[in-house]
Amino acid sequence: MHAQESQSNSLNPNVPASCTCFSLRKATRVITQFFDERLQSSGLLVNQFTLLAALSQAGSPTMKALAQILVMDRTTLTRNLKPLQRQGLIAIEPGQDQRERIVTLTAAGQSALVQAFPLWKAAQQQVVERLGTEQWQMLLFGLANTVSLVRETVVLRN
Amino acid sequence: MHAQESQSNSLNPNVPASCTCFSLRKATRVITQFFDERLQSSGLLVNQFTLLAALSQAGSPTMKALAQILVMDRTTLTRNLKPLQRQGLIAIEPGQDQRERIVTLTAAGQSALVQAFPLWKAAQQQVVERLGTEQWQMLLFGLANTVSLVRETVVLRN
DNA sequence: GCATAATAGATGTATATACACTTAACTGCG
DNA sequence: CGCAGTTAAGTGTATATACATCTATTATGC
Repeated sequence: MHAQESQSNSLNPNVPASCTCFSLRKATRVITQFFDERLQSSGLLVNQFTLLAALSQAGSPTMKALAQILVMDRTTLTRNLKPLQRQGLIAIEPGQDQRERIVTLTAAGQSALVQAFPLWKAAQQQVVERLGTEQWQMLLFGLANTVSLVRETVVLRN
Repeated sequence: MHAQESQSNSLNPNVPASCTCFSLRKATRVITQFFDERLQSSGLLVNQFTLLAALSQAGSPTMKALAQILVMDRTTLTRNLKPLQRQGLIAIEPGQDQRERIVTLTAAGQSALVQAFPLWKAAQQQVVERLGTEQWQMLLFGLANTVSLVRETVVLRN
């Protein structure tokens, strides 16, 4: 028998341990639960909070522009905006070009955003502190690089 | 007017740019699309591929044990296994303890896994190469740390 | 001006995610 | 034994994600 210590009875290498995608999905599950819990009293989920924050910065973008800002599929954005629209936190109206839809933060949306902000900030600070500023910066850098490189490599629809 | 260059008309800091959760969700969206595209000819989505790979390593775990391995909510796992069960790639049977369900990879599942593996490996290698081994390792380290720290900090159900 | 192409967005469908709640089965204690 | 409490898993519901396709509107070429 040759030396084959690392040859398990299954696949080599260990997929769940080394897969970049699985690691990302797992971390996203955990951290989303964390932020959602911290934002609970605001009535917003973290994804919804981020949408409102992005809108606050972007002004009144079209669906397409907002999707590009968020690096999110147009159809995903349509569905993600539904709960916010239902709650009256955003408004969606036709633009000059009648094909376009202009998304705007309502007064209620602005208010919800302001209310949720300190909750988000506290959660964010806790994550940064626990990771350490340096490791946190490396993580964000790695994530941003991953997004850039993959987007250069393949043709995504958005 | 005082100097307030960094005071935009919206929130400070820039939430979408700095939010750990948003960065993770965004990177996960992009990389999931990348892996799904590369695995397309196998008929498996990357999440499904990872489930099969985890099963291959774990043997015949209960739902609960598998959920813990994957750091995935039990109910999410139940739903995620449905398509694989429908395709005959896994089997779910009651255990000794009739409350438990034992999940096993079928011959078809093993075959699908073996077929998809080189596709996964090529995609994974491309990501590692593009990021550079060192930065990739830092990323995976940061992700693993994030999972650990958040799980220590809050009580998640799984 | 009109037919065709291109573009913006919505909808159908399927998977992924998780909380609240329910159901079924086991454990322990009297 | 028998019941209370615990545990494993499934279901109801809602959000998140994205591909394929459809609809409506604008742009283009003749």
